[in-house]
Amino acid sequence: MRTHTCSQLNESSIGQTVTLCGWVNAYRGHGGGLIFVDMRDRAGITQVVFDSDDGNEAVMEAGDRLRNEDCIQITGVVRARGKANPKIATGAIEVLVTELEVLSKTKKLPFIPSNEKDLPNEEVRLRYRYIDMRRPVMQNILRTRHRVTKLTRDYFDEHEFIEVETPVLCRSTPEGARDFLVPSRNQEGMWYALPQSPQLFKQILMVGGCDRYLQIVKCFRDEDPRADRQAEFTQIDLEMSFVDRDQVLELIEGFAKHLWKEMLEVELPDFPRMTYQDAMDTYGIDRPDTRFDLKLVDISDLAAKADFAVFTDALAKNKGVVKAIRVPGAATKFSRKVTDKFNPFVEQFGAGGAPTAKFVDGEFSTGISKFLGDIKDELIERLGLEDGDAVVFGADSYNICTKALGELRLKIAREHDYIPEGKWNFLWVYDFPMFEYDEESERYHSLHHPFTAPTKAELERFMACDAKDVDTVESIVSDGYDMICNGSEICGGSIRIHQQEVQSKVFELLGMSHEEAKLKFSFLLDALTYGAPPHGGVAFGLDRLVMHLIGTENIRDVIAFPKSLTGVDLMSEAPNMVDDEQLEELHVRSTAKVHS
RNA sequence: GGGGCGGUAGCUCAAUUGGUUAGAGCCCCGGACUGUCGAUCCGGAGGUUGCGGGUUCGAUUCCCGUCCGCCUCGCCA
Repeated sequence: MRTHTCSQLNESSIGQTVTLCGWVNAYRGHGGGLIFVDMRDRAGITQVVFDSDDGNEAVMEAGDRLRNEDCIQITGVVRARGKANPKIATGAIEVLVTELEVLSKTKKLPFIPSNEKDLPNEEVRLRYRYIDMRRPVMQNILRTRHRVTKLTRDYFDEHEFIEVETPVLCRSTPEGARDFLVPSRNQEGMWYALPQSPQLFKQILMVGGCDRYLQIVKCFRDEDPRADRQAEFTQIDLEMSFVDRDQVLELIEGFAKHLWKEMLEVELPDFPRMTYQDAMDTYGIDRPDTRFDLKLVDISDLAAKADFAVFTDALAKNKGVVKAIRVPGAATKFSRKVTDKFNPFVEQFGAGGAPTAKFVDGEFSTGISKFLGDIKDELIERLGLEDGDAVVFGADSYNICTKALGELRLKIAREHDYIPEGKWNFLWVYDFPMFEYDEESERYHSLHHPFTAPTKAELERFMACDAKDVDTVESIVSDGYDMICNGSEICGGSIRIHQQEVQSKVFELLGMSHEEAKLKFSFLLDALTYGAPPHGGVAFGLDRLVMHLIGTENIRDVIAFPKSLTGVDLMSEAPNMVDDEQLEELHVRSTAKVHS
């Protein structure tokens, strides 16, 4: 239908007769005699002209009726412009229209995609995603995503990975996130679950001798979404046999470097490595943003000497700590109005408050400064305080204090400009605990997932540990690792368990009886008894990867057809009611209070 | 499930202390205009103020409920 795209014509094309297809990006009419139309397609923009001096009446009249976003095909002759437009690539030329075909007329639009400066809110954009997608920005995102998946397949193909598809209709595994369920028609009363990840299948592929597996795969977790999280998302999932942790990290780090080089022309340095414990101690979070300092410093020993009930009460708690963050130059930034908001913020994370003090002219002032007299000099030295700094304190049990200050650190950094632009801070976090005891459910949870192996050094201690000995169980270190980029987890993985007795021990510690484990995971436990190779791998969040590459905080930006925070596709209006006959066939009856 | 913000024309927004016929720009429709490039100028159409209830002589405005969107805590092995 066309001879060129809207980006291809230039001065060397002058005189040629060409045919273009695309949308009316802008319409500038000058009465009966002269009309300019900017035509847009995927590739770019070309100005076409309807001119009564050179064209015919019928074309002129049809051109007069064009409006923004009509889909058209024109044929005409390329000619030079009197005055070039430097804003567009084809600005030196225009096409004098001799034939116009309106392929598809638009009705009144909810918004004009060519007007980037006056976009409607996201709800409208999502409802009319097909209009939103016409915007070059959105086209660029889709192409960026495509390039990432292509680079991924190429990189891992070169390293002898093969892509294998795993099932979408799976067994439900009650561990982990809530499953999306699909009723079985043939097996009355039975249900499939959509995969939360292809974890077990990829391990089985290793047992099956595939050696190196890759898949770009949809995963589903029926939990409430967030700005950076959708219930339906895409993983770059891979697994390797006969490798140890460092070999996995090397290959995966190489991949990340390759991506950043190809996509952004950024040469990433080798990734630093940090233990989970260091990350928690220093940053209060297992995915530290190392682009800025504002580190958490333990001052428990000093706080014990201060005559301040908030400190001493906290230290009296089980695993009580007092920590402080030096905020450089914040004495002037931290008005009463600002610091007053810290308390309700940390209360969200269970902390009592986040007291502050300013350090001005060699003295502490405001906030809790009057309680700091006895430990002033030691505090200045410990925190490296300089004139004009502010200090934020946290005092509570280790877990609460660390979490609250870690989150407050990020809030302060964001709101008071402590995050430098244009930095890419990657790192590996490793040596996670295998388990965490959950007081509420009175049982252990896997920090990573229950197929993560303990490190080789821990294996003996792990196999011997007693479930009742919480301290020992919580101290077992796993062979898991996360790749962190600017404070966001973009990839996580581990060396997996390849020995049946080790896997059984994990299930046992998780409170699963032998029978229960057999019922839920018999195929895995069986497979591990038939010569399973040592193996490990990772999974990248593709959506998050693309978010970083295009620089957005909104996961919906990088998904062609995303869902709202209530799991609704605003365009297609999924989910929807179904007929009773459909339910009947599936042996399902609804208990929902709302019916159509 | 909890907390916060929002919903007024197709879109982006305004509307004084609760007060006459709810306004403006863009879009759309009609007209003028031969070198524009977010064209310009003139005119016109366009409203269940998310929905339901309450208070009031009178509600976009106050109250209650509900729906939707966004942010967030819990949750996300």
